[in-house]
Amino acid sequence: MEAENSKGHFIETIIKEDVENNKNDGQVVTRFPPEPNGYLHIGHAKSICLNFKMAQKFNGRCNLRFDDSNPAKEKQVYIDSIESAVKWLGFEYGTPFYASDYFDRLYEFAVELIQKGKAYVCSLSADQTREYRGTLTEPGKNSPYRDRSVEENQDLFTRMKNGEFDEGEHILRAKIDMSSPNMNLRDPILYRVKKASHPRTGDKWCIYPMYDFTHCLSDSLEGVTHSLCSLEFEDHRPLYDWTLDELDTPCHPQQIEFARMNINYTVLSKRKLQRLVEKDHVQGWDDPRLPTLEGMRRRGYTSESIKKFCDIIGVSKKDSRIDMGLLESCLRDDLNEKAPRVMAVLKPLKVTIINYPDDLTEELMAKNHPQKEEMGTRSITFSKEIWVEQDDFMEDPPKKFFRLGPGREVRLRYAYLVTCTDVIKDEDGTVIELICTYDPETKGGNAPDGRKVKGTIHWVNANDCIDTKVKLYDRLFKDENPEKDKRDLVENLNPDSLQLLENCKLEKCRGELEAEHVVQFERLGYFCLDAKESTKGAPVINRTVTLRDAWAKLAKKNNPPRKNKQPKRKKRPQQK
RNA sequence: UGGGGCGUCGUCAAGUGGCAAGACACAGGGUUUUGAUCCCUGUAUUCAGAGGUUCGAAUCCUCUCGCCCCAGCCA
Repeated sequence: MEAENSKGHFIETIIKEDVENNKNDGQVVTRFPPEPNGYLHIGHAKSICLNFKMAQKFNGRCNLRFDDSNPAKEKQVYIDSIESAVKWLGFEYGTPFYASDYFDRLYEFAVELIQKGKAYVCSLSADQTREYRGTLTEPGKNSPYRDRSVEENQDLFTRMKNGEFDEGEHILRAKIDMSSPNMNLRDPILYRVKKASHPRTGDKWCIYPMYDFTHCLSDSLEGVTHSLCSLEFEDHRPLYDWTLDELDTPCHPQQIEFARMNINYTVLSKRKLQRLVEKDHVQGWDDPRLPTLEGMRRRGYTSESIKKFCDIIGVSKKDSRIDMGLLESCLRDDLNEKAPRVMAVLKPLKVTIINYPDDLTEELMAKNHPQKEEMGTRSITFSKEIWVEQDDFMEDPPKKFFRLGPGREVRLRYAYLVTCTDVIKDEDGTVIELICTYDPETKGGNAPDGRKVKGTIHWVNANDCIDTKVKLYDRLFKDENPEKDKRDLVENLNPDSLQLLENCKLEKCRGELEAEHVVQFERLGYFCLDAKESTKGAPVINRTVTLRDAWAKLAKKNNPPRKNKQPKRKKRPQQK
């Protein structure tokens, strides 16, 4: 599946044309400009990949620049987290840039605007400013302070900088057009007084520039050629251009907008994610159910699979809601290649092989990857008592069930063919143990007489295994679009998004379990250690993603979740 | 009802006047000691709708409809 978008999306087309026409001397410079006010999620990964890949493709560079012009919301922890996420994705950015590094220059630009009569200090209150701005359908009114002299503006702005005024007393605004149909052009605010300590500049400043003023100038100062951002900034482009046109700047980058990513059954907005975290609906920003990069990493997502996903979904201006299945498909694709196979039983059912010698333990050879010889083999032990998966036994199996049932023979992977001869139940009628016989002639799993056995199931040696807890994850929300209507997000939460299994049995593996080292539990899925919850001797394992499961699909088709019709089975079959 | 954007398969997405790519999903089949992987095969007479221009339209023109964004001293 090496489906690199060879044709290229519309942004690539624009950049390519610019390079061919020798615009910007054929140079390409992009930037990824996060505000350090939260953690990155997969939506940011799309922007990161886009910006870095465009730079790579055209032999340019991409800056990581923190858009840190609002000290009220920004923190060093976010800066650290963002840096680590970008590195994890595998992109090189050298030393990060900060909008705050340009505060002095930005101040000079503001003065330049004042001198040219293009900016003024406005002393309306916040409420008044809003009233004067008008509405979507009515034009705004000029501020009574709009015609202050250059000298007065200069004096006031200097005093704003010197901390002589309180927050809200004065703001610096661009003088554009209060009747513009574009709200962004109705004398937008350039600077406000904010007596907050900044994570990087400390208390040096008590006025801070607004996004529209900061962003375009930062781009220009860095020699950015293509400033890629999301669709909601389309309306800001005229202001981006106005600012750069009015000021004497190094260059005039081209802003190009693309659609943000949405994925079904999850949310991709910092605000909403924050709410889930703060209200304890999930266990922190790195909860493996979250689409945050930290959460996904902890869950076992590889950076390669995320990059692949971003590559496959493309870039356009259309609102989209991408199927979570596509993300998972990219993950499985990558993990299938790299994950060593191992056996583990999640919901154990004891099996006693009645004709197997009591004290014998045999060593059997198992492949670490069925298609990749180079990944080698390992030795696993086998004895009279083993664990198998509860789901691999049915007392009254339906037609196409190839697994264990009374009188049925299956292959224990890499071991022997066994036949179920007895079923032991407790007083409630729950099956608690299976008695089987094995065929000693079938060591390794092949029958010398050529008889074919359709089913192969996994198992774990009962007296030589590791007890673990395993966390299974499902989609965070019940609804495909949790943001639909104004309904409360929380009502939409899937109560079964996390399932903790306490009594899992893992094959005693040679390699130690490690965070971010994903292995495949055969027939179950991909799993990795949850370093955050594991303690010495008490591992906790995350299920990264399940395997594709044709049987589950078939079973569901033949026995669809009951509507109103009453089911006529005595017991609920226990498949997933 | 001001302004800005967007409508191509269930979901993404190519396509820019000359036979509607590809991926995921789905359906069928083959291989298989993972019901995994892998491999075949099928799946849009039609591009939001209606008119028009043209030998020829998803592509050009007109109108209509639907969806998203904008009234933070957030980014």
